[in-house]
Amino acid sequence: MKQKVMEVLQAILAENIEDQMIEVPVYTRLGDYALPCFPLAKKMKKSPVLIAEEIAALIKDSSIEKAEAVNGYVNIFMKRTGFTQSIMNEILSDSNQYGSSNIGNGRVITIDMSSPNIAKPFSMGHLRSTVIGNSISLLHEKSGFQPVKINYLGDWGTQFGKLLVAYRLWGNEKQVQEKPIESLLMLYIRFHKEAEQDESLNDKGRAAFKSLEDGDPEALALWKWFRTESLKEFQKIYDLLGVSFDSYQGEAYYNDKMEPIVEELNQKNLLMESNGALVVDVGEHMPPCLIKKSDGATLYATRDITAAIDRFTTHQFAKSLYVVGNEQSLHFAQLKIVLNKMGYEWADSLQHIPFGLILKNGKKLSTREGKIVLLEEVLKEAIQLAEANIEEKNPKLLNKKEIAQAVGVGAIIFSDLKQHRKHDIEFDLKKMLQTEGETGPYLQYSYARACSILRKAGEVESFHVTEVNDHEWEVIKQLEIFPQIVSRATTELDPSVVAKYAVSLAQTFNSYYGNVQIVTNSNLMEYRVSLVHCVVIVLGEALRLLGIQAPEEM
RNA sequence: GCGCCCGUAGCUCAAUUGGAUAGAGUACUUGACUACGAAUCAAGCGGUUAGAGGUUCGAGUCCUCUCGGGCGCGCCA
Repeated sequence: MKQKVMEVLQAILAENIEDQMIEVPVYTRLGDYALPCFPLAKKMKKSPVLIAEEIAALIKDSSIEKAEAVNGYVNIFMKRTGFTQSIMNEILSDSNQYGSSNIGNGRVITIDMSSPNIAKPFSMGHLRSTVIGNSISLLHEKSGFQPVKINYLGDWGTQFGKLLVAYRLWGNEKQVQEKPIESLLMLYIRFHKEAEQDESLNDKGRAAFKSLEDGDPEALALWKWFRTESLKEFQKIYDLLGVSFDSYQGEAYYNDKMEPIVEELNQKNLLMESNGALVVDVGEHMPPCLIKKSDGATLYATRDITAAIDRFTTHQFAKSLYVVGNEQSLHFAQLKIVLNKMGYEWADSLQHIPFGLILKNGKKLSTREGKIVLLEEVLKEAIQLAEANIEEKNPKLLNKKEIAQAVGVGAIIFSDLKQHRKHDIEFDLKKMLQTEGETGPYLQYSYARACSILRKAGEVESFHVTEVNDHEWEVIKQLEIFPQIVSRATTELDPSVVAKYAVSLAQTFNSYYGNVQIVTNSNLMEYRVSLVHCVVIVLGEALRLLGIQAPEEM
């Protein structure tokens, strides 16, 4: 539709009309599209008001109802019936392929996401990485890319040395067997508390990790046990969230692959000794990147460099995304520089997708200090609340449990995805559990209500658009921009674009629903029911792209 | 101290990337279930966009400074 407007204006102005030059007016009564004439004023040496009047007078096209000049804007009103008919035809025939494209052309895009730490509970921060990464993956898939979701488990590093020390000092086999994550977490917290008094504990932790890295069988056995138990717990959460991975290759996977990379760094003359450690200089503006500690053990960066090279070798990715919190920006900047210095041109296709932290009372949550919010608890509570709501509002519903889960989990996922990716979020359980207003359940409810109409109305053979009222027109305009929304969310790597869109689509639909009788005796019924069908398709697809289920009843 | 991010209605957030009268949700007040699901709809209340200067036809958005907050800054990940 916008394309059409651009063509018409192009013919009149004999000038290239770019997409950005045309906008949608703030108020719908001002028209469907607008051309601000201020930028043209200089070139044409006339006042914008005059230019607007001249252009408006020249607009005559079978697809345009009228054009008005107001305060230097040309406001354009489209002829509704024709566009409505063709947009609806397109959506109904494309169905869930509406908005899909093949921009990606099968190119691989790896997404480093979720990446929880073994032996620690799944935190709210990891939730962000998981749901943002999942949505970005779905968006890329819709645009023809081939996403590879990698769960880069935090299953290696000095923390495990510390945990080994703590387990040997205060651990209890039974406790770990019964409540693995909880008891390991207690050990971890206790370690950090006691290390404040006794500095030597930290050294012991480092030594224990070194022995783990060197293959000490007893340490290795303990580590394996911790890992297996933790993964079982994580899997429960991934099942609830409906997220799966193509790879679980965590940090430990690279344990025996780092030495050749360190050697490569050495051969390329990038390694320097600094206070007994091996580092790569990454320029004046940043601290050096640590490759090996003074005791010879490896670090986070060592593993990430190795992992990046390994991922490129196996996937030949066009892009490699890291969905990791804001606070690690420096690390990824260093990672890119080091890979660049090593001569890997593809280093430029690495991209850190930072997201805001989850704060409590304005402060970062820290596992070490035991300040942590457990995702599992939050999900449980959300599902219970959904159950209670169903019991109250729709007690006859079949598979209540299943749907309560979809609704409860949907609320949590949506409350996360609706916010701009980079913003910090103040943790507020009450807000996350909301079911009214701009929430997941609101979207699901809108969807279910639309589905309900389709059930009642039965199959519609065909429809012919004869008139389009204001409410319908608003819905149509929303439906029409969906493909642009998908492409914007994909290029900006920001699911919140889709989330906000879903809300405004649901709002315009609900307003339509509340003001217009859809199932009627009149000859408008086929058309109106078909419009609802279009809403079901697009809203359902938007929810799917967010990783949220859309039950037909709730 | 240095670097990055942020400051919009009581609260949580938008604002088509520099465009018209800064919009939603929530909370509060009011109206609507014998039309299709009231987890809804309709309406009211709520603003010096932290502050000061600058750039220009035009600034919440760009630049500078001040104030306030967050995160990061070598042997954690």
